[in-house]
Amino acid sequence: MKSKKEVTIYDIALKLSVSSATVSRGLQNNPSINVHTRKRIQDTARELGYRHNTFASSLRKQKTNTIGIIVHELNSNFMTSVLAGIEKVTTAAGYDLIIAHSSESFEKEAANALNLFHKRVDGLIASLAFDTKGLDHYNQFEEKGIPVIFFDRVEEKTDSSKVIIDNYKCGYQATQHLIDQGCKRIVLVTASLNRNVYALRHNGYKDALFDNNIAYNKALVLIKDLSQECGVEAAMEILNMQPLPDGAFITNDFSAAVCMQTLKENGIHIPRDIAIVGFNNDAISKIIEPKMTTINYPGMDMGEIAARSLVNHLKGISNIKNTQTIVVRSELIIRASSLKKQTDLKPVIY
Amino acid sequence: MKSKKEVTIYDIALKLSVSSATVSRGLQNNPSINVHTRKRIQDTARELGYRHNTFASSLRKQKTNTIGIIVHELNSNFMTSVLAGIEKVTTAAGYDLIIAHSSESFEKEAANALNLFHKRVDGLIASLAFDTKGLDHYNQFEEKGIPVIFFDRVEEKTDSSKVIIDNYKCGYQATQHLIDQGCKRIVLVTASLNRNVYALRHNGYKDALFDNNIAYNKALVLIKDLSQECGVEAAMEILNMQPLPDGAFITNDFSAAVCMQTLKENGIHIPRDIAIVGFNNDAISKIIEPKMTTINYPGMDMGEIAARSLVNHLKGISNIKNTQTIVVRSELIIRASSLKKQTDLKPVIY
DNA sequence: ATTACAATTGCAACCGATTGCAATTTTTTT
DNA sequence: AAAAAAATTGCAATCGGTTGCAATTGTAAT
Repeated sequence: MKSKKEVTIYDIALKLSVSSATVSRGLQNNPSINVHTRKRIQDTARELGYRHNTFASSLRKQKTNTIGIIVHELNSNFMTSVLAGIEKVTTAAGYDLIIAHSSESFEKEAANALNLFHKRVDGLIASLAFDTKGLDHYNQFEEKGIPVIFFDRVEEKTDSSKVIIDNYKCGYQATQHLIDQGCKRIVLVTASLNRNVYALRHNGYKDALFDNNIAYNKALVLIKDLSQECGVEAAMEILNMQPLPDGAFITNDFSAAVCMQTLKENGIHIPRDIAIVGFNNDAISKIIEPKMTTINYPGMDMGEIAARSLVNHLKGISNIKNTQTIVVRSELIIRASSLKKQTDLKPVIY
Repeated sequence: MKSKKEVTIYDIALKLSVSSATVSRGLQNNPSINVHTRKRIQDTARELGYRHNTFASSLRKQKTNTIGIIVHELNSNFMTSVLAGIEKVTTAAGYDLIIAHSSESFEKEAANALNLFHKRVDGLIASLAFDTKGLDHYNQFEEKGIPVIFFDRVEEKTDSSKVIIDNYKCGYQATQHLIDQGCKRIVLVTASLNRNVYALRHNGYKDALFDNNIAYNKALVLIKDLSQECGVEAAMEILNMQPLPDGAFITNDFSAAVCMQTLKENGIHIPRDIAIVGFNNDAISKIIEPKMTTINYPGMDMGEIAARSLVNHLKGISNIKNTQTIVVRSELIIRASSLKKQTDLKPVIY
C-alpha cells in the first residue's frame, strides 16, 4: 500500500549533476542539449522509473494536449466509427482524448461540458443530446478561445463550426424512394423537431410528398424518442391507423428494426403491406429479415474531418472560423424492406 | 481569439483584501472560514468568471479525483450498461472518469494504461482486450499503490481484484439446454481460449457433453474472433459439416445473429435443423427471427459493484485486497431459437 | 594567440492552489 | 476586566516542470 515517493526531474538532475532545466529539455529531446547528455538523461529516467508529471507541465505550459469529446451515446455503430476516425487523427497529432457521454440528457451534457472546461481541454468535439436547447454551455469555451466543433447533431442556427450530412436530402431521398415504390400513405417516425437532424429529415419528407402531389398528413408523423421501445409503440399506432399506411420512414435503424418486427408479429408483410426505410446503416439493418433499406453515412470520415479541422486549428495551420460547415456525403442503401416492385434498380449492397 | 487572462484565487483575494489561503478555503466551503466571507468569496469568484485550476490542485494534492476505465470496445449493450453502472457510483462519490478503449488491441490497451498512469488516475477499472497476454502493463499501478479492478475479461490466474460471472456455469448451462432439446452434435463457436471467459465457457461446454455421454469432438469447436464477419464464416463451416450439427452455442449474440441469418439463407431452419444459443442478451437477440436464446448477465450491476469496491477502497472504507473475486449472477434466457421440443419450460421473457 | 561565433548548460522566476502552523480577532467564562 | 477558549485569517513553503536569458564551454576563423 505504501507507495514510494515519485521520481522527479530533480532526482535525475541530482544523480547526473546537471540542472533540472537540462533534464527537462533532455527529456523532451530538445536539440539544444548535447546528444550524449540527452541519452544519459533518458536512460537515467527509465532506470529510476520516472514518470512525467502532466499537471506540473500543464500548469506551466497552460495547455493540456487533450481534446474533449462530448457525445450523446456510445452504443451505436455510427458513434464508434466517429470515435475511431477522431482517434486516428488526434493520436497521430499527439493529442489525448477525454470522452464524455450525456446519455441523451441536456443536463449531463452541460455538466460534461463544464467538466471538460475545468479539465482545460485544448479543444472540443461535440454532438448534442436529444433535448439540448441552445449552446450556452459552450460559450465558456468560446470566451476563452477554445475551439469547439460540432458534428451530426448540431444547432443549425448558430455560426459554430460543424460537420454534418445533408439531412434534408436524406429525408427527401428516403421519401421519394418510398413513393417510387408506390407508397401513398407514408408514416414518418422521428424525434423532436427541435433537433436539427430530425427537423431537416422531416422537411425533406414533407417536400418530397409535396413534389409528388401527396398531401402532408400530420397524423402520419410520429414524434418519438427513437428508443427500442418506441419501435413497438410506433408499430402499435401504425396498426391502428385507418387505412393502414403503405410505407414508413423511421429515422433510426434500431427503432425501425423493432417496429418492423412488431408489425410482422401482427401479420403485416414487409414490404408488401408496408415498405420500410431506416436511418444509419447500423449492423442490425443487414441482419433483420427482410434486410432494411436505410441511409448510410460515413461516421469514420466525419470523425476524421472534425478532428482534422480542430487539430489544424490548434496548430495554427488553418482557422476553424473559415470553414464553418462541412457536409459529408450520404446515400440511400436499398435493400429488401422497401422493395415493393421488382425494380431494375439493383439494391446497393454495402 | 485572444483569450483573456485566467482568473485565479489571487485575483479574488486582491479584490476582497483577504489572503489567497482564505480564498482557497472559502471556495471549498471550508467551515473554518466565516460563512459571510465564504459567500463573498464565492460570489466574487462567479462574478469574475473564476475557474478552478485542476492542475495546480492536483499537483499540490497529489491526487486527481479521477478514475480511469479501460475497455475493449464501447459499442455493445453490455459495455454501455457497465459504464452506466460505474458512472452512477463514481459520480455520486465525486470522481471523474476517463474512458479509454483498446479496440481489442493489446498494444492500444497497454498504451492506454500508460497514458492513464501518466494522467495519474486515482484508480483503474479494466476489461482486457482480446489478445491481451499477461498483466504487466498494470504492474506500474500496483507499484504505486494505485488500485486496479478488473471485470468480465480478466486474467484468472492472477490474484488481482475482479468482478466476473461464472462463465463455466454459463457454458455448461447453455450446452445442457441444447442437449435437453435433443441436440447431439453441438457446435461451439467461440474465441481464443487464452481469454478466461472463452476458456471457461469451453470447459463448461465440454463437461456438459461429458456428463451426458456425448463425445467431445474437436472439429465442432470453431475458434473465431466473434466479429460479425465470423458469423458468416462459422455458418459456412457448419454447412460443410457431415453430418450437419443439430445445435450451436455461439458465445456472442452479434456473431450468433449473423451466423443464424446465414444459415437461414442457406435453407437451414432454426431451431428445427439447428438450435442456437448466443451470449450476452444484446438487443439484437430479441429482434432476430426467431428470437434468440442467450445468456443474460447484468452489466449495470457489474459496473456498480466494480466501481463501489474501488471507491470504497479509495476512501479507505474497505480494502480491495480483501475481496478478490466477486461473482455476479447470470442466467440462461430461453427463446425460440433453441426450442426444438414443445416444452413446458416457459421461455423466460427478459 | 586572439577574437568571433556556436553549442551547451544553468539560473531563477514562473504556473495556481493547498495546508500546517502561527497569528489575530472574537466570544465566552470567571 | 482579565483570562481562556474558540473562531478566523494569514504566512510561507510546497507540488514538478518549463523557459527566457545569461553564463559558460568548445570550436573555428583570423
